[in-house]
Amino acid sequence: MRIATFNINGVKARAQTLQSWLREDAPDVAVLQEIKSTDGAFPRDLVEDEGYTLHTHGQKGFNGVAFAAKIPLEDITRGLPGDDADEQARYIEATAIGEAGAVRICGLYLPNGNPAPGPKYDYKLAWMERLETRARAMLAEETPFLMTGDFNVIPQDEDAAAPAKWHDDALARPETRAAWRRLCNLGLTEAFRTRHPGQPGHYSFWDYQAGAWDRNDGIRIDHFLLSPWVADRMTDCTIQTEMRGREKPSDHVPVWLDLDL
DNA sequence: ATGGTTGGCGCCCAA
Repeated sequence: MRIATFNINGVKARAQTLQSWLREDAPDVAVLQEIKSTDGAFPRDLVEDEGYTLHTHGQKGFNGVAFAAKIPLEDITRGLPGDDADEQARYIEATAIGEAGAVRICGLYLPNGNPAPGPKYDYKLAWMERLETRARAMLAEETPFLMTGDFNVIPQDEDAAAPAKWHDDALARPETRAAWRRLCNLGLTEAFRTRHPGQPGHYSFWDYQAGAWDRNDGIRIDHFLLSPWVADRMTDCTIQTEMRGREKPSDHVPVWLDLDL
């Protein structure tokens, strides 16, 4: 089973990119963030014409997450538990059925949190606590699962080309990294860093501004966290860097997880 | 310290 996470930064602006990517790279499940579209306004044809089934959790203008899958997905749920007043569309879950078993896939667009400190940062930290609570629940019931998406977290300095300029940013502040470590320390495996230990220079996001891509001034913020059963079945995790150099790119690139499943 | 760019919306916000 090949799963890819991709923050597309607007489905209307990325329609052709998304369709040709599905056709050529053909993930079994594509986990999408920042569709920036309501469910009704999503151009479904571009996904369905490639043989994919689409499940969206959309919102007008901002946020929005989705699955596009060519294998069966069951029991889709929308929204992160823990705050009934939260109206932001940032979380979706589904169970993917593989040949050797099922895995619960949690697709997420974690809040950016800037400016920090402030109410947006408080929302980010509260959201991370809710995510930890959700992970604890699935571990307790021994549901094999993975969490993937745009975490808006730079886990360590080696995950940024210029780490110092991020130290006061919501993506790398000490409280953010502490919340990230609490999540990992439940017993989850961070797929990319486990497959590529100690290797700097691997990023998944480059700002549109100030020629960040041309200078390779990137950060690694799109991740996979795996429960133990899923981690045992990982065969690879890679970043599709070349996508950032194409015409009209997203500011993020896809990250791929290969499972023997 | 500032400004640089993109997307979606609607005369500015989020990233």
